[in-house]
Amino acid sequence: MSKVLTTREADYSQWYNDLVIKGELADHSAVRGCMVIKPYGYALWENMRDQLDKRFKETGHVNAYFPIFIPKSLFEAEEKNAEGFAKECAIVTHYRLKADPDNKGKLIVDPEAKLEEELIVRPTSEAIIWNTYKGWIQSYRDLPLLINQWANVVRWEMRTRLFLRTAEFLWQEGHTAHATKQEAIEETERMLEVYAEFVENFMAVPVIRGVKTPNERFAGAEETYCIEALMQDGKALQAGTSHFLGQNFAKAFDVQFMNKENKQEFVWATSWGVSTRLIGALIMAHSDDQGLILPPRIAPIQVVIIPIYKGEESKKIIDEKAAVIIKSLQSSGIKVKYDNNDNARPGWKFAEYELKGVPVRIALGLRDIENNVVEVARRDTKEKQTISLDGLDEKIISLLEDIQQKIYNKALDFKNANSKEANNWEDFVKMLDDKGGFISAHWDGTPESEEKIKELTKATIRCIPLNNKKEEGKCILTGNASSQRVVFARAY
RNA sequence: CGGGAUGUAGCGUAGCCCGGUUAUCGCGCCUCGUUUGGGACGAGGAGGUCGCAAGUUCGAAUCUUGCCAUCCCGACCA
Repeated sequence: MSKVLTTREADYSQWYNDLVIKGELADHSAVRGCMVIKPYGYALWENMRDQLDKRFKETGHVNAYFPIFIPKSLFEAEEKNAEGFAKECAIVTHYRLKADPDNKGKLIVDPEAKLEEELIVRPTSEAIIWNTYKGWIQSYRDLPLLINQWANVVRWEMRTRLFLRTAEFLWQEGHTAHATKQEAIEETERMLEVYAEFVENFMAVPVIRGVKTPNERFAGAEETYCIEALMQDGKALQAGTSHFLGQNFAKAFDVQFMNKENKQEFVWATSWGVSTRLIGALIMAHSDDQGLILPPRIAPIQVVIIPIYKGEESKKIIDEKAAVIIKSLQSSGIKVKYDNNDNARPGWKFAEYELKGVPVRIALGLRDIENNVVEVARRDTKEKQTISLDGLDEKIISLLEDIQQKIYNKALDFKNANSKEANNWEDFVKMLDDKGGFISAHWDGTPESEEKIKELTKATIRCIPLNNKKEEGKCILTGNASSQRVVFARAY
């Protein structure tokens, strides 16, 4: 039998695409650069979304929804932001089609229906939201304003990739307004930590927390905080960002409030977001050649039960026994699926659920029922064991926990093994070409050398880690003095 | 958007260079039977705008042009 997936040595991209498509997460769509998220993939997204949403609410945020269309005049109000996104915007210019007089059955854009002002399909919502906030904020009593939106955005990227960079993607974007700079910075840092904890504890992907260099900053931000994850091919992936926007948007949209001293002040802003790109991170961080490996805490199906029977009669007995087990597992809060589809044989189902990354598989046959046991297999290590049905729920719960931990530890070991320090240019280049990974090196702090390094090696500064230790050294490129190391990597 | 490659049934493909009857094969799908502890077997069957459009030709999956999509390399990308 041939391998289900191509090996990553042969073609990492193909391996990744196979995981997405054969793992039933998403498909290419007929629309350029867009994807269709399939039910299984969407269920995964919903689980991630629910966990994040819960944390947003715990930190005082509420959800709202703003328009998908942004009038051009609003969009261009914050100059840097507009400039940064201008090259990748989809634009609505007309509002009507009409029958093509020269081509029966076809439609053309009605030239009569040209919009007075073009509408930009949001690539991000700062503009429309800050324009709205202007009407909501008058006094310090209206602050802080802590709002999140779950939405889709469109960025017309040159080159797209399932989940990682699609033309349209799903995300959440938090937009907050504060009375003081300090408070806004605290919010920015708080939300970065919310992301970091979610990605590490639920997605089992270890990250580096840091800030971007000015070059890599969000357009319109004073400071961009980020979490960076490492994929199995040694490339880095930006998994989430949290921006301190200063008063840039408040000034651009004239959002002022009256402080306690009866003085008008501009508010301080933050924005932060994570997207369906996280699913790409999940896939590339954990999966193997047999398919996806999903962490139990966010897996749409945590346990799949596969009956093994001969003939209708034994099927019935097993169905009944399974029903009891399922009810019990469900009452313990476990997401369980029973696949007694008669069309597929057990071996096929085993492979299928491995491809989909279901953490635990239980096989249940007549001989198990006789012995009051089940066969339990875990996806991460592929180990199988026969365990007693007595106290099954507790055993499964602790098994799921163990899988969650093991997956994380494995990814952490990988990240640690592939995080190195380079002290000269030769080593630096060699490390990048060899295994990639996070490379910690000195940089003189100038945009010029950052750019040059990127040009020469394709590596970018992923971040300056938070709480970075100060260390005297010499820039890897120029040899100029440097006060700290920064993290380089080739990235998606 | 530049360079390269690709597009044939749900998936993977042969055929294309050198145009010619009814488009090849495997998997999957449907029916019946035997099966069921790691992707079952037999027999029969269904399924195709050959990516789309135009052109050349008596005749186009095959040649030409344009467009669309996908992949790779660039450029681009908070």
